[in-house]
Amino acid sequence: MFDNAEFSYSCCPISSELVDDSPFSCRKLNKKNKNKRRFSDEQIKSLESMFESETRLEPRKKIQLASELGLQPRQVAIWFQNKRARWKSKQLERDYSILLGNYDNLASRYEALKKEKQNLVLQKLNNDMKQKSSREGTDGEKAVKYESEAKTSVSMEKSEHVLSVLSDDDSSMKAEYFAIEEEQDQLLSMNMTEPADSSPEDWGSLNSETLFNESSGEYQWWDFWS
Amino acid sequence: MFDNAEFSYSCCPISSELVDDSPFSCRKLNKKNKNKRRFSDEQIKSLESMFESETRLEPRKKIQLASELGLQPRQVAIWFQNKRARWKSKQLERDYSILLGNYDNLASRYEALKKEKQNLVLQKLNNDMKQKSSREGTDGEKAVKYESEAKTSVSMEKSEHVLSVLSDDDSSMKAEYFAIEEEQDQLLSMNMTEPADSSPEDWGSLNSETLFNESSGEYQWWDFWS
DNA sequence: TGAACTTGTGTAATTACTTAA
DNA sequence: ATTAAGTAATTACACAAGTTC
Repeated sequence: MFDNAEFSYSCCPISSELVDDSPFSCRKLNKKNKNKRRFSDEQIKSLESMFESETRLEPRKKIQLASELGLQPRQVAIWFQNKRARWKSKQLERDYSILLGNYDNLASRYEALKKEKQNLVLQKLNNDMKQKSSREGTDGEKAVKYESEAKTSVSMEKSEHVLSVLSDDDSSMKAEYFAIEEEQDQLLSMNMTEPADSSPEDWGSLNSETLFNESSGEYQWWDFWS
Repeated sequence: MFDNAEFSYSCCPISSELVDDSPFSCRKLNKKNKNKRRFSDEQIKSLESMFESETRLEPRKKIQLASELGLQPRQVAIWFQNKRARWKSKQLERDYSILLGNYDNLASRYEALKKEKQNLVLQKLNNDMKQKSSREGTDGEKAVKYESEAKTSVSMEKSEHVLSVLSDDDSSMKAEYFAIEEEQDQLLSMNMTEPADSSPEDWGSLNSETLFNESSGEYQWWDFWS
């Protein structure tokens, strides 16, 4: 397709003389001199409003709009192409910030839920202990006190921390503790909740700061965003 | 998608003679004259490798690199500017896919954790029930059986579902259930876990499909990505 | 089969604005 | 305060791949 049409620019007075392409020739004149490139505000406005109704133009409208604005159909087409590209990257930014917000939201709920679960486990331990004690007729006051402050922020690697809550000088108690059935399953599942990934810290509490530390590679592995 | 295939055409002999090609005089130079635009593969390679070591050039290196490649310093500077811009948007895509992966990961762990917690609550109910029954000397076989299948996928609006698990024709049992202390707190906190947002479904199970349904507005509210 | 056209992607260069020495 | 650097947004093209007739 010949773009023969001679670019009769309405908007860019570039006299052929002194194209001067020298990098800094353009340094002149700021606001004044409604310069060369850049469509007029009115042209932009028309294009934008058209884009809003439909992001792609049928050849019909393209030609019509072009003549209305005193532009080449080619220019209108290119403007729409570029606009679509810009819009797409804007959209990505929007989606990113939304996703980040949802992530943070979910992360805090995750933490809260984890804490609740740990309290439940402690209550259960306490309860089982009481039961066992009372069943044996010994005094049940050695049961652990939980104060709803289970220190969930520290990750427990091997259920050692859970046991440490039962800080006690009576080693026989630990032995009895392990005799209580189902308790081990519970503690196990508690650790399984953290899928043993290689992360340095608790992934659940990640924020945008620490999220992309080691992922600054050169390219990603799957081309989402087809 | 993106077969970056790198347009392998080493064209553009860019003679230092001022690259006229001023935007609008460039009318012709059609297909022929493998146009000036586009740097040679070798030039690109040098620029890329330089960019890899440092994304911005000191004036020194800029001038030196320019003369090495037969380009104007201005062209090198512009290349780096454009490169940074491109790299930034690529980076955004990478970060997005990483964040999405982390989100999905967290979401599934959240679901698993929620299920575990619900099982804990049920076990606790069961246990308390047993205790109460045995304390009263009645038979403890009415205790609810939990099978680790708490149907966590359905969201429980008002703890009604939890109670429904205790399906039982003995209404007095429910009354007694409520008498057990701390249980209500537990159920309450269970509902609090879902922050009562206006989402149509459980936010925890969101995926990329449903994530951005109502957020296709025109602009975002805070310009992250300064 | 292919000529004409379109779209997505990448690239070069320009303009206007912002910022730091 | 000026000036030179950078950034963001534009304008324009080229090519590849896909579509239509």
